[in-house]
Amino acid sequence: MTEKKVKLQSLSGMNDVLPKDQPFLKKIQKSIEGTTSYYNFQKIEVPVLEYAEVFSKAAGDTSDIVEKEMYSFRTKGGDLICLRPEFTPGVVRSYIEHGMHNLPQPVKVWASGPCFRHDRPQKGRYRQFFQASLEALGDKSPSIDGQIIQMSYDVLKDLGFKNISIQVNSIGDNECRPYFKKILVGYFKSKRGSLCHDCQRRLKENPLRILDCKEEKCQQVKAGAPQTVDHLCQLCHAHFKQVLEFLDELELPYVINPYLVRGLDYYTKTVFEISEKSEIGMVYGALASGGRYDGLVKLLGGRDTPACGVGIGISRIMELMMEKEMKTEKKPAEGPKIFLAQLGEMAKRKSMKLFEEFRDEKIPVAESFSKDSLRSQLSAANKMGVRWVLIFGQREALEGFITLRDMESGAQSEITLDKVVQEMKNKVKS
RNA sequence: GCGGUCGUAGUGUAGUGGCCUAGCACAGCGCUCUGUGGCAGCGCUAGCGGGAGUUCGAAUCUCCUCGAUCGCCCCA
Repeated sequence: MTEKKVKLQSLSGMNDVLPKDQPFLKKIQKSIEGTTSYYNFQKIEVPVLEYAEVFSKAAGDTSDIVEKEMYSFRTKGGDLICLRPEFTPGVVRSYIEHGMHNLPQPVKVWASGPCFRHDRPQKGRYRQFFQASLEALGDKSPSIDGQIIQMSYDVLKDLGFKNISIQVNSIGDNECRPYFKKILVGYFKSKRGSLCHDCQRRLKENPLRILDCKEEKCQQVKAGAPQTVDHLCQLCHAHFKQVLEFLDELELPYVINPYLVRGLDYYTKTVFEISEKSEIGMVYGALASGGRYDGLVKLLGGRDTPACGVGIGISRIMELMMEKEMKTEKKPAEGPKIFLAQLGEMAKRKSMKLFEEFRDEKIPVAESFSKDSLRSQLSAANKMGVRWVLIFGQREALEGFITLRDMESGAQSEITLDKVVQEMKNKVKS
């Protein structure tokens, strides 16, 4: 029989986060946890799976999103369900389902975990990726917009990013946006011939998107285009002005980007994107982006509830940190400083017991019980960068002591067995 | 979903139709050295992404497929 060797591989666009990369992930999570806890955002867990409707309703039928880019499939029972492509609609669903409008408003929550999009994978765009999402529901005040931008900025600053750029814009609401769209479409129609092929199509499907087309010829056309900020209704205008005043007060390095828009309809008023510029001024993809979604709660069947949030792209941040070789926790601080080496059956049994005694004292100790030769154990200890090796063999076991080897100097000494834990405790401290 | 480029042990690579039973380096494991690490020597493990085809002969050419990457669409 010939055995067919099937090579297993991960699904397209799905990555492992290997042990060596965990410190990055951990650092990012810690930063987010610290920030959210300081600002009193509470953790919420929402399911990875939801009815597809939760997301498709939110996204609307404006784009390819539903049919092309959601990870959706049918259950055995025939329900159309979907792996979450982002957190916001799930959080909103939860807010509605649990009657959180009865809680003191605003409800400030944050969630974190894997999300899924059925895109063609690209750098910084994978089918499974980690995101954190901060949401403030039931708050119409511009101060919350400012606070959320501040928090996003804080997280990135904590992580060591130095050239953070914040772009903000306001895209109005149901009052003024339809009106603005008309003006915009009117303008672009008059210049139709100068638009790229895609934008001629966008003119019908999603005219706001023409504003961030990268084509040279569209750039020129849009330079003369009407800007959202000039066509906001009174309320939106006042709101945006106040948001900017907060940002000024907070001394955040923001710029207004009149071309910044969102693809989905539920967004209202403030939108922002935060990215990191490289030394040569190149901008990496957005590391965090968000804005107001005053219409979403109602859209999903709840009361009319203003809300604002941000999605923080953990995977992207991680990738960039690794690319820039940014610092994580110092390595030596992580690993144990003591290695327990054993020789012979009896000593091995006893050293497993000793290992537990160290554990009781919460002193980290490395071991390699599966190796027998002292040589390979010392070699292992060396690779781990451990300073102290406790050698426990036949001789030691019989006479009730243990040999301590200082890997830096090579000096060895003997410690009686009942004093080992205490003595090592002192060594590790110093 | 569309287009370009790419795919050799864990990693980095050599190899451009027969000198390939696929070479090298690093890593891993082991031995020299059954109670002493870092050095050295020796050895072992492990690979042409997968499948079809062309050919006397394929890592090398063709097609399909899977994956990666870059760009487009879309972007929550």
